[in-house]
Amino acid sequence: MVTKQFSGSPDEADLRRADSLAREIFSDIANKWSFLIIEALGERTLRFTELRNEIEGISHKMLTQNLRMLERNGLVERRVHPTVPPRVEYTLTESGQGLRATVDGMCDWTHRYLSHIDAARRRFDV
Amino acid sequence: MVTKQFSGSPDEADLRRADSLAREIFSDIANKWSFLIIEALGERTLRFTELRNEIEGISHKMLTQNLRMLERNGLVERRVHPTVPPRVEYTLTESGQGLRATVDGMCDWTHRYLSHIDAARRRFDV
DNA sequence: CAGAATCCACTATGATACTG
DNA sequence: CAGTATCATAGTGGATTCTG
Repeated sequence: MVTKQFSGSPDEADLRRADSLAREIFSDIANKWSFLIIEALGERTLRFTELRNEIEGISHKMLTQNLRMLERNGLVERRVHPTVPPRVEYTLTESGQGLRATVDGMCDWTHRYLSHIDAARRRFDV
Repeated sequence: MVTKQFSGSPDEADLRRADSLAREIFSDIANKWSFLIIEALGERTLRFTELRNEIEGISHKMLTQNLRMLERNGLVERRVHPTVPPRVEYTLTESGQGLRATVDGMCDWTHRYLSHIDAARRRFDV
């Protein structure tokens, strides 16, 4: 469990708070779009529309929502250039970069086990 | 992007198929419950009810659904003992173990940046 | 005990239109 | 261009009941 590492120690109340926060973060971030956004950003800075083009299938709305959420959690920095038309750039922060390692890991895993998974599916889908 | 590593190579059709499969897998597995199940299983074998107790807040239905999905993708092995009452055990397969490394990474990340994220949230939630 | 099936509330998502 | 708002709807997920 995500939260296990916090159990059974001195300050019960604090730890419960940390627990539920960890869980909340986990719920927020462990989703498809977040991961794809983090992957897409990588080490680059991208504008809203560039990001939208980069991530196949994401809707305007989902991109906005997930970017807000990532910004709120401090994984993404949003820089607004007060020009007309507006120019908004998104970049991964340090913590965002930290998570990127994990997401990269998952991408590698996906490609490593692709045929393996494909076979498992065929077996399952009688 | 998850799929980028497959683009621009010889056999277009095959690669597109691999692409969409990778994307499908990503969508299936990059979700909160999958991750929590993989974490909970770790190196242990657990029964349905044990798993349910282990993962706080998961409903009977979600656990069943996600276990089926993980089984279908070959990450989890389901062993049924033909007894009364039935005894069903779940274990991570090799590929499941492979993904566990990633999930562990995310757990570590969560705990490492916990206070960082908490601060970012406070700043954001004016 | 494990799980399938049902019902139902609620949420997520896409499409569309509007604003600075 | 980026973002907000609104609406319709498909889908999620919980509670409950039933079965082998």
